[in-house]
Formats: sequence, structure tokens, C-alpha cells
Amino acid sequence: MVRKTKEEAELTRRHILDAARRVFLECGVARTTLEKVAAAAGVTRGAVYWHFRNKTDLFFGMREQATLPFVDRVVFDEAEADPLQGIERALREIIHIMEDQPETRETIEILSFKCEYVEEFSGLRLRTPGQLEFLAGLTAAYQRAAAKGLLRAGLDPTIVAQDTFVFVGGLIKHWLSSEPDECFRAGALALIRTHIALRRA
Amino acid sequence: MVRKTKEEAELTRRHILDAARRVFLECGVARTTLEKVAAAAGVTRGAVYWHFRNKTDLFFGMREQATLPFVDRVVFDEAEADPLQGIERALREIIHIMEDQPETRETIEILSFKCEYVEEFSGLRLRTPGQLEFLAGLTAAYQRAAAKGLLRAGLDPTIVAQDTFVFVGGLIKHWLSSEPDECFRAGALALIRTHIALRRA
DNA sequence: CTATTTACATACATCCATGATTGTATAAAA
DNA sequence: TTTTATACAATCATGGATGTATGTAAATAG
Repeated sequence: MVRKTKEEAELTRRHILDAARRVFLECGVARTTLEKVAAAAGVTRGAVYWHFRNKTDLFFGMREQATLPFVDRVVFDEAEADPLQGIERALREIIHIMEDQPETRETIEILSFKCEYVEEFSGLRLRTPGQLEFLAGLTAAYQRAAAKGLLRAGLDPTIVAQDTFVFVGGLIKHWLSSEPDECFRAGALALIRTHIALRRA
Repeated sequence: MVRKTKEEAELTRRHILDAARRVFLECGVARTTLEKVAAAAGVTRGAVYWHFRNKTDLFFGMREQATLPFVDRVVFDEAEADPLQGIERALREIIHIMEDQPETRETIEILSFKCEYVEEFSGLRLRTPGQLEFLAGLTAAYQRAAAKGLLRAGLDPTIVAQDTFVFVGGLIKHWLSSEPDECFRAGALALIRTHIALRRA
């Protein structure tokens, strides 16, 4: 047993997190055993238990990595001349994140389809701070659009924001469920464009 | 051990299915043990194994019950004078089913949040026949609306149908995740109304 | 250079869910 | 009425996952 340096240890920690994501995706969280994760990472359970308290800890560790891209890239610029275009760009950005960041995409897929929201995981299901912030950003953007007269007449910015929020939830779900070569993925951007165009004055 | 008549046996079968739904909802499918189901149904595992091959069989048995209300109640009348109103009614019907059929609602909640789509369950995730039929119904209805000049100018019925399809997916997800007293539930019907109104000429 | 801690691997004990087997009293068939 | 199949309950054997405890060699602190 050759002892590792601090940097090497941090590396195995990442390997374990990566392996966990792969195994979670393939087996689902519940059927994932720390033995499988260890094997996939090329270590033993001893290493896994050294870096993480248990499977739940490992799960939350993996989840943490995936939230970062969103808070960085999905933003609403308040100074945007056309807030509706800002919303459209934000929605497109979500798709792009899933397209060019496989780890993030896989983690979202795990959270969406490979995880049961009970007991220690049930807290993740209700609106998370990030989700609420996104909804708030949408609402504010639609309000700015309304103030600029860009929103179609008679539309309540709050309602429209909720509508888009719901749309995004469904979009992610269906996008993840569609095959990479399926037309739905290619059509996602068109869907987003139509979605926004419907709201424009 | 007093042997039951055929009718009594059918009754315990239903009791087991009901109990399974409750336990699935509380513990998630993976952590549900047949011992828990048996206890919740007031029987032993012997009875469960008599009526169902294993947990998977029990799961699909429960699922079968829930699909029926939808094919019955969520329909598109081709003779409808206003197809958009027909779509709106269909969407409202989905909400109403979840409101006044707790068993159906609970089953959908299990399928949405208490089940991992791996191995024997992975088939349920891709578009099921029922979902495809619903999408086809939406597309046809929007096409009829377009033919009658009821659809807003410049909208592609196929795209709009996909948009509504995505909307419904997100709507169910968020509706299930919201608390019964939360404003989102009350606002769901308003959301639907706005969603359709946006598409009207 | 010595002591201690780190970063794991290995081994162990425990528990629990599963599926199968067996037992049994009675409904239903003949 | 006798026989057989039914509808379970009770018991058993097995495996597999978990957490912990121990071993260990090298990195690091002093």
C-alpha cells in the first residue's frame, strides 16, 4: 500500500465521484453499491469510505458539482435591451450546458430519472434555492419586458414566468428522455424560439 | 388458516395493490420490501407472493390501474367546433384526474419521483404508447384549429403540439411537487388558460 | 531523523431482503 | 362424499450490502 500525496488523494476523490456518477446513471442510486463504485474507480471500498461517509454523502458530493455550471451560465442581464431575448438565451444556455457538459447532463439525468425522492433525498424535490432564483429571474425579466411594451398585451408577467418555468421543467425531462439523434433534440431550440415568440407583442 | 373464496381472494389482491401504492409512495420502490407491503395490507409475504411473482410484477400491476383513467377521460373530440377549447379541456381534465382520483395521483407521483428508471423499469421512461397517442391527439387538434383559422398566424401546429406536450410534462411535475395549499395548484388552471390563449388567433 | 498521521486495502460481523419450501385448512370440483 | 386445487401462513437457506475495525506503508510534521 503505497501512500499517496495530498494531490494524489484529491485525484482519487475525483475518480470516485466520476465513477459514482457513471454507476448511479447505469444502476440507479438505490441499486448502486459502494463496491461497484469502488471497482469503477479502481479502488476499494476503503478509499470510498475514507473520502465519503456513505452513499448519501457521495450522492450529494456529485450533485454539488453539477449545480455550478447553471448559476454561472444561466443568468438574466438586467441591462438587456430586449429581456425576452435574454430569457430565450437563458433557455438556450440550459440546452447547451446539457449538450457540451456530459457530467452535468448525466447528473441531471440521475436526479431526474435514477433517484427516488424519499427520506434523505426528499428535500431535493421541492423547489430548491436555485430553482426559486431561476423563477424569480424569469419573473423579473418578464416584468422588464412588460414595462418596455415588449410583452404581448394582456399577459401577466407572473403567470407567463410560471408558464416558462413549467416549460423548462418539461423541456429538460423530454430532452433527456429523447435519443441523441432524435428529432426532438434538434427541435428543442425551435421549441424555445416559438415559446418566446408566442409571448412577444 | 381459513381458506378464502375466489371473491375474497380478489379482494386481498386489491388490498395488496393498494398497500403497495402506499408503501411505494412513502418508501420509494427500491426501499419497499414485500414484508412492508404485506404488513400494510394485513397479510403475510405468502399472500403477496401468491398474487404477484415479485416486486416488479406488483409494480406493473399497480401501474396498470392508473393508466385507465387517462385513456377514458383525456380525449380529443374531432367534431369539436373549437379544437383549442378541446385541448384546454383535455389539459384541465388531467388536473382534475389528479385532484379527485387520489390513487391515480399517487401512482403518477410514484412514477415521477419514487422510481428509478433502470433495468426492468427503463422501458417505462421513453415515450409510452399512451404518451405518443396524446401527442398525436394534440397535433391533430392543433391542425384542425389551424384549418379553421383559430390558430395564431405563423404557428406550426406540430411545433405548438410539442410545446404543449412539454408544457404538460412540466405541469404534472410541478403540480405534484407543490403542496396542496400552495398557490401553484390553484394557479394551474389559470396557467392552462393562458397557455391556450397564447396560441389563439 | 523520529513520530505521527494519512490514505488507503483487507478482513470481519451484522443485518436484512429475497425466493423457495413446506404446512394447512377449506373451497370447489368430480 | 371424496378428492384436489386454492389461498394463503410459517419457516428456512442464501446472498449481498453495510459499517466498522484493523493492518500498513509511505508522506509529512516536528
